[in-house]
Amino acid sequence: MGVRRTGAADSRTRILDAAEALFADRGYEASSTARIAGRAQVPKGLVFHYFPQKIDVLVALVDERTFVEDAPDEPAEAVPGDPAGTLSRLAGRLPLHASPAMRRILFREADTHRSVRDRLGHLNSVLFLRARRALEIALPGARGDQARLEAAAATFAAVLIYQENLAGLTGQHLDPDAVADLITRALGA
Amino acid sequence: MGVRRTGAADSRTRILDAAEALFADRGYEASSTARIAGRAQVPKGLVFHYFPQKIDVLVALVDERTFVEDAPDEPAEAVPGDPAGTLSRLAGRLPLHASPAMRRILFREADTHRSVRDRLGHLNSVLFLRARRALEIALPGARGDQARLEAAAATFAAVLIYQENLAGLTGQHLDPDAVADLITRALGA
Amino acid sequence: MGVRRTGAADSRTRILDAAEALFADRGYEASSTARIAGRAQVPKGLVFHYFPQKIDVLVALVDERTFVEDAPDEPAEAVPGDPAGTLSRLAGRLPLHASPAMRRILFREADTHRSVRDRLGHLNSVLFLRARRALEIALPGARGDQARLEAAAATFAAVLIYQENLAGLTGQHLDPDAVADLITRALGA
Amino acid sequence: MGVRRTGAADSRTRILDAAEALFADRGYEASSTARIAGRAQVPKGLVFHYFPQKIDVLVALVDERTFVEDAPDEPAEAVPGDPAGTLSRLAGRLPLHASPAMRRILFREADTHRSVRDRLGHLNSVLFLRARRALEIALPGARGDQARLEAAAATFAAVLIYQENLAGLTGQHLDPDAVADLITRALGA
DNA sequence: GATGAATGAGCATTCATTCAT
DNA sequence: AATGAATGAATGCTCATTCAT
Repeated sequence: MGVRRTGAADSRTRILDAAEALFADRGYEASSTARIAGRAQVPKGLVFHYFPQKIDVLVALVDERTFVEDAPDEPAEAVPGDPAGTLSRLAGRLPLHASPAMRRILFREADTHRSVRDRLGHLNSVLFLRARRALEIALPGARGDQARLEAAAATFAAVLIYQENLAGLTGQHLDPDAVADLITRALGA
Repeated sequence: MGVRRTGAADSRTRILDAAEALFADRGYEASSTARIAGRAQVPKGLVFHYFPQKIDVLVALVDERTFVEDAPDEPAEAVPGDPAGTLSRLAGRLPLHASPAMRRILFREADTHRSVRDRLGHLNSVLFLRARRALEIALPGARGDQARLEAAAATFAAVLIYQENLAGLTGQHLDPDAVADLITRALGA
Repeated sequence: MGVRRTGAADSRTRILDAAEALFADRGYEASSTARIAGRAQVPKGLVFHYFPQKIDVLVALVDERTFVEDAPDEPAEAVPGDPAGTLSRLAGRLPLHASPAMRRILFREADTHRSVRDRLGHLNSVLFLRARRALEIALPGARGDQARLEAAAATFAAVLIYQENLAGLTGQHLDPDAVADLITRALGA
Repeated sequence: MGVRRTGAADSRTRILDAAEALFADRGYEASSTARIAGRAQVPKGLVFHYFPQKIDVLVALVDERTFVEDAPDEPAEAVPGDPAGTLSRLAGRLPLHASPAMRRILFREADTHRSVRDRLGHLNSVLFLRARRALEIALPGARGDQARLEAAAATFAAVLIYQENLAGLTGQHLDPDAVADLITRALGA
């Protein structure tokens, strides 16, 4: 309510910080509310003062700590005649604002918690629409049919979304720029 | 392991069946051993007779119910001069033998359980190697450089691995044949 | 205690209203102070401003919302020569002023909270004394011995006290007038 | 499953014993499962092994430790021409088999727990039917109308049921024999 | 191999109560 | 008088695991 001292976040913030770290590290189910409270250095009861149910902590994290930018009509990265650069810039500036920890949570909990899955689905659709629009602008000649362009956009969106997860799980590093190059060639002159 | 009565799977099998369904449905952490035993219609103690620790059930599932074929030197699907068909056939005959439930488990538990992650990593590397080898055979002229071919193989492997997950999570359906077409064009004549 | 706005009961009253409803519905133990505050639409802390301990809410309800009239020497309902009418009028004008909810509370909490039990005991003794005195007046000839008259008074008092409880618990409806008739005959000419 | 040592009741019995004492003493809500386990000298978890929910302990107590005899067509206590003795014998041989503790529980928890209320309601109806039948036999001349006989039976049943409760709550002792005498006179010669 | 009682740590959640503002 | 964050003990219940039979 008033000025906040530097370094002394309020209790609610500390709870969310702790939960974010723990959920990312070991998963939602394996992170007890007692442990969250302990890491946040607040009494156990306070967690439930702010979040009546444990799931509300996860929901709050997704709501407050992930943000998906809407797809604009004219994506800034789109440059006519430069599809490779366009995709590369899109990769460099993902319309998802979330810490690495939140990104792990988004993937790990998506298939059991609807609110998380919804956020991830939204991200995918925004990414897909943006990639498609950017490609349309970058390739004014509309070379290739629309279906091909959609497949290209969907593939690129999927690569952007899963690349981090893939690297973490399998060690395989998939370079978005290399994929951008492939897609440009596939659609290209 | 001995004669088996028709229609009545033995206890160990029933336990694994139950665990497979539950782990896929709600995750490993959220599936209690008591619930596994209940669904398997065996007494609680019997689960621990076969699997001394709960984690051993998951390990057994991954060991016994997922199988990744080794990448052969000459993949059957590879046909010189037909890269699109080659990739399409690879997509149709994934070297992963596992039920849909086991595939969900593979993804869901990968980032917290090493044995699962290892299996998934192995699948990725097999897929990658196989796609690369198949493309080498399909494109004898070695058009394009090696790096591009590797990116293509890695992209295609990633698409095959994540496509099901992506559809389940976001509703986005990514057609492997369309991606095969893109890649063919990217590498192609 | 000061001027009161029309239609907007003050906080203390609202707290007692809420507690009365909840205690009657689910019992004292099962009604949390938080729930009382919620139903009363007051902040949790305010309950403890007015009632330092939870039990004080119950005590205040019993003190302020139940009232047992003292037994007069000449009960208004007593008419010489008309014992049946006398008892019937006594039944119709119970010397207990309390809402149905408060009556439930009186019974439900009597055996664990002394203050409630005392109030109920007082009610019983007032009823007994009044019924006895009324019968003495109604039956001037002092027919039957004193012991019989006391048993009659005690029985009638018990019937009046428990009749509502009995109906709620067992569905059995015991008509006080019918009991008055029985007693009149038992004592009577 | 085998012979039971004297004085060493099995765990389930000890849990029920402890719960019976605690519920009677302080009520169901105020008796925690931990306290029940402590008094029974069993680990907390074992309570839930036998009774999945706390309420199941109460239900088991009511099921297993109260028994209401069915009303026979020819109640043993009924003797033609001796209504007072008939009622007196009925009072002396209540068709309810339950410890004093169980009787307190029956009353205290009846208005919040259906299974308890049902048992109490059943007891009342059995008592009423039995008293009515016994009076019909005891008073062969059918003196007085049927309505009066029903009121007498209902009153006597209520007195039997509430007498103990009344004594505990108010200190008022209502002698069933005295009530039997009143009723006999009311119906009588 | 099969069984189910036993165990106690741990879980999410609720609670009455306090207190600074 | 009013407020809601804070507190930590306690609650009902679940858990993986053990073990005697």
